[in-house]
Amino acid sequence: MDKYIGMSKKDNNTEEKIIQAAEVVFIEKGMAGARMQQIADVAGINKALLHYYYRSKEKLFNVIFKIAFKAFIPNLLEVFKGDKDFFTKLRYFVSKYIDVLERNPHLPGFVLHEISHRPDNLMKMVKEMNFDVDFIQDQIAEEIAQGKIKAIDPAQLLINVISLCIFPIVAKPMISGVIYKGDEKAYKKMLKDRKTHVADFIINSIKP
Amino acid sequence: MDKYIGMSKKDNNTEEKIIQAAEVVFIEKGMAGARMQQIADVAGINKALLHYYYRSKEKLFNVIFKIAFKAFIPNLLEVFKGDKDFFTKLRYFVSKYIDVLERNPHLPGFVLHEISHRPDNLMKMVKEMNFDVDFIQDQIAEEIAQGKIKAIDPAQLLINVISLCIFPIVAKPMISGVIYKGDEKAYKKMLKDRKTHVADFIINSIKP
DNA sequence: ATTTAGATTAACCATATGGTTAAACTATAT
DNA sequence: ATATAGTTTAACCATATGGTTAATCTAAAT
Repeated sequence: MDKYIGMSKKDNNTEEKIIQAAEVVFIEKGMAGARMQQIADVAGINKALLHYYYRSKEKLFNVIFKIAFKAFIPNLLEVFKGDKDFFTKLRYFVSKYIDVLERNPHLPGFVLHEISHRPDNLMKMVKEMNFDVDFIQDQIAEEIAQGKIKAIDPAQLLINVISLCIFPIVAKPMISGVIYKGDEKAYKKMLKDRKTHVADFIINSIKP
Repeated sequence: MDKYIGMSKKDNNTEEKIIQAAEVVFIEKGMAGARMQQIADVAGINKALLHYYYRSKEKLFNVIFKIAFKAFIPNLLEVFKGDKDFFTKLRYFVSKYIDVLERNPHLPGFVLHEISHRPDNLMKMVKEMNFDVDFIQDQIAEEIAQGKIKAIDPAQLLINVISLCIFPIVAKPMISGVIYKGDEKAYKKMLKDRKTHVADFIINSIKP
């Protein structure tokens, strides 16, 4: 096991442990509901050590938020830059994105909740990571121009796609409780089916 | 101005003021982020008076949550019990529901966040108010049987409808920021258009 | 072996926060 | 006028919470 200079003591991945613990706690409880003590407990360290690495709760939160936000708008969108058929890319995206969210069910709720709570602060952060979804809208416009899909506002279509992917995850307890009367299995099956259903539903709507 | 027996002092609608203040604060900040002091301030009363009417933060929260939840799943769903054409009812529902949410933009985020934070406690509460969306799914199944709409899992269709209505509200800062680059006007226009767009999009997808 | 510099902890600190209490207030009934 | 019963408040209280400090520990460098 090689060590770097200036590295000491038994545990050389404390930062990593803190990040992982903070991810779990923040994403589940949100900024307001999270407790530094609990993060320390989950990380298996002293509370003061949190402040040694990340000076304040807010600083630590910002680190976690960035990580969460990147996972929330994944590289997956890049598939639309490929030269495959648009419907094929759509099917791929929907399936993979629901897959990602299914494995991080608290992620979208966390990001949406926090971003709507401190829009200014967080939108600034978002802008720093400069995301771009314009190229997708351009591509939709191009598809329409070529008569490959019906006329539709590209922004609306984009919003529809992400709504149909994300909402069923954000509203899991709601859907699971009200529609499926608490039957978790039924909810899970619905999500699985959804990986193809959503793309079918969209394509049905926009094919010429 | 008539008074009831056992009613006293200048202000006879303190409870009302508390509820309104609590609604504003809880729905904007969530249970964890809300402060009893702020609720008292917004209501223009002493903090102790909150505890006089509602013994604890949790009790007060439960009252507000019920109100919020009822507004979140509005009577609007009743329109599907009418004998109008299914597509007509769908158009009406989508338009009116987006309208309601537009005027209470923090409502869906609040309900979803809290319900996913304490699923057991809150689902119990939800069950007490026993909601029923089965009749809508039955109706969808019936429409399919009559060949009036394409074959589709009724639950999936129902989830699609509410996803397309609610998500754009929950994700307002997200959409406004990332898709519309902070242009509030553009976001508002999108929402307005959406009142017809969503129904069109759905009907396009499911018409035979 | 000693020094050094970063890592870790126990013990604190100041403040925020939910909640309580006892006194004061107000309108109504007598 | 006085009593009564609900209403309202200022002053507290106990605890939780984010954050700090000073001492201790550890591994590497000398």
